[in-house]
Amino acid sequence: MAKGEHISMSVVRRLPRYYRFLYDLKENGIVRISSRELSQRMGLTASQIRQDLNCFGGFGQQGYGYIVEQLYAEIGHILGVDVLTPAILVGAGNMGHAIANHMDFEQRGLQLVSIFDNNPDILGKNIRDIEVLPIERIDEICANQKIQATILCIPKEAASKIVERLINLGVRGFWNFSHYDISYNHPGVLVENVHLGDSLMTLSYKLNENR
Amino acid sequence: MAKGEHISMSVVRRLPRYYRFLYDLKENGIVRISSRELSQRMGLTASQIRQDLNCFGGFGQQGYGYIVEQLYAEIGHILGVDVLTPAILVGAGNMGHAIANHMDFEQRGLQLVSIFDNNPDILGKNIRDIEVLPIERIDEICANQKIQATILCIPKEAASKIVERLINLGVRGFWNFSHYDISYNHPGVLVENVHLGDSLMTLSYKLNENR
DNA sequence: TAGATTGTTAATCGATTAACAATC
DNA sequence: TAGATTGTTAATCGATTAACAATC
Repeated sequence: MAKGEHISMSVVRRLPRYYRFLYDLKENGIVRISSRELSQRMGLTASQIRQDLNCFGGFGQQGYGYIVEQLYAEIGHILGVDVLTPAILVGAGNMGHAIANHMDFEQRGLQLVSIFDNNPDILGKNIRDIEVLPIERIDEICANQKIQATILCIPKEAASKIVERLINLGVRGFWNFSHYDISYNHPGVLVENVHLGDSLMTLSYKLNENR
Repeated sequence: MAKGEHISMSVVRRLPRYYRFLYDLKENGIVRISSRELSQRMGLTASQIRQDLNCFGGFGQQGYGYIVEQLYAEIGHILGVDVLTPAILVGAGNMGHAIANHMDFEQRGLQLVSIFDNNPDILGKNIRDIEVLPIERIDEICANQKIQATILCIPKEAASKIVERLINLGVRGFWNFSHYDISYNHPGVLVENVHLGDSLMTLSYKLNENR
């Protein structure tokens, strides 16, 4: 596929995995790698790796392979880790709290600016040096900080209204942990769904498959 | 595809979503639904729905459609929600703690039997009425409770050893939140990966795609 | 230069969509 | 019965793999 054409999601979803493997190689002091060796380490075909990378450009050198450090940087760039998108997290319950604490947003292209919740037990407390604010202050913060992305960790019922409000405030993308169907109800909005329940049931299927 | 043949993961991964939509329909008192109407609600083709379902059997009635309640039960059965697999959670840090608290395991085919961690701050405390035990007791519990699945929420470095130990103790499947590559290092073991970092970077890609 | 490995085109495979006969 | 909608086969589309010429 020539550079510049539409990139399929199948390809994009493999990029973070390449990125992880290249990071490890880099950490282990490995300077160059061929598509063949990378394919063996990752459990896929060399052909696929070359196809994937050539969607974005010719990063390799014929007869030599790819320079690990350079390819790592290129993929990071493609994924957009070097441009921080201002983001907020809405819903600091079990999940939201853990996500806020656990994820390294800055290394992955997002900057977590504010956290919102309405539960008085956590309101005003700090999570990772970010104060938990009441939801009513969302409009003010979104406007002032030019928020473009939201990590959504609220129950399904509450999601519809908040999503609409956020889109009107300029939010273009959601990391969606709720079970609300954003992409269906708001076509055009960028959504990355994390359906943990679905994932768990898929494991359940696999466990029961050959019984 | 005839019943009994191999089912592709593309199909399996759609099942939990069908299950969710059918649950909602059921809750809203809708008794019957055609593939066409379901396809419109879900944003896919009627053909695909019929193909997917017919991998497992003819659940519909020609000229009528599908009975919501019955189809819901069938898909639940296929996913294995009615057989609880005994499972443990290893690593009750940020993520592990939230997962243990947040997920409804019993509705999704797993029974969370024990939680393990080595951090003295949480050892002995209860999460959802389950006491957090030290990792050294893993062998004993796995053997006694016939543990078959593990929710893995530990750092990459610690994963290798624990996974090997658990496999030797009879664990067949992992819900893997760590960045350790189980399926590669232990072929044949059932793994469902939740790579939140990868997911977040995919959102980052989408946010930067058209810029 | 010769050997190695990429970038890229062609072939294959699998998944989705369309079409329609079967049947409730 | 006529109308509707499934189950299933055939056609299309897209993604993966194989092959090889280009080139470092």
